[in-house]
Amino acid sequence: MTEHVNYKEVLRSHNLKVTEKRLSIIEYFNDHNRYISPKEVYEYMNALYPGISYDTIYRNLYTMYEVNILEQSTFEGELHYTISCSDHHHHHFICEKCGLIKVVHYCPVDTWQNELEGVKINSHKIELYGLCTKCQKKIA
Amino acid sequence: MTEHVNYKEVLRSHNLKVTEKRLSIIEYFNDHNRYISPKEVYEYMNALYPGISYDTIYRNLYTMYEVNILEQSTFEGELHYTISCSDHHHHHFICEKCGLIKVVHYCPVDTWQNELEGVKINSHKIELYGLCTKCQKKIA
DNA sequence: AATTATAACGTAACCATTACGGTTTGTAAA
DNA sequence: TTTACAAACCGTAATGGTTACGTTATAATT
Repeated sequence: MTEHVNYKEVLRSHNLKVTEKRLSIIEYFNDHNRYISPKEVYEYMNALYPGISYDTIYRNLYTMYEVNILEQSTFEGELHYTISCSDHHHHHFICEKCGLIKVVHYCPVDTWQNELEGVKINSHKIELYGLCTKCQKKIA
Repeated sequence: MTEHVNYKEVLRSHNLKVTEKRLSIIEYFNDHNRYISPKEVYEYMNALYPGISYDTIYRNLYTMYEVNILEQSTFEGELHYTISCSDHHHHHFICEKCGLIKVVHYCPVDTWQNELEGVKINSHKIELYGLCTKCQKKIA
């Protein structure tokens, strides 16, 4: 879905340096279509670059969120990130069992704007939770 | 909107004791139609009952969330609570300036369920952010 | 009034996140 | 290719929201 994004160009275009570590983080997210915690990213990166600082992880995750390489979500009080597919407005279904993400396109923000006469909606947050096809079968 | 809820009965029906402190917390939420942080609740309560423990605040907020007296939401990594109006399915518009809450009733979860063939949606989280009528005027 | 289970207190621990001074490294210009 | 500099990174500690726990107090029940 996002294979053709030139992340090096995206970084450069925001005056961010292209570092091995950043590319490793991006690669990790690209291989995992789900929301991932900073801790899990740290563990992966610390295996590749022993002694890497938490600061590096947190800073890079946030930086890449700012330039739209990653998407951010809060789950049980913790920040989680996933690779961004930002060419169109969308929301996420998240499997509660395996974390798999599916994109949904329908978005009724206009309907809500009509319902809320007078106020001005600037942004919104929508997330759907449940079980993906595979995880439903596992339980049965 | 929630004036006629008998909170004492709700507490008793869940084998929770009716304490002055709990009633004070409920009263505070009833007077403020917006999401409030534990810290702000603590400051209010510490003025009424000097020396009150943070533990008491956090435990009571969560307990009252469990029995549906309060609703919970995460804002910038922090938990916030508001009084619950739980007699019907709804979502919230939240004013980014003053925190005012407005309820919206439209919810297209069926549409999303149709879009996501195979998966099973169990729950969802929807929040709208923007400016209420008053706050729009203040800026102009 | 006595009993018992729940609530609250005081305090410290926990854990995700952020901050900071010193060092290294990517990048672009000389 | 070397140099210069801003950015990135490291090591470590601080911050701040939240939770835990043993003891004491209090609401509800008998």
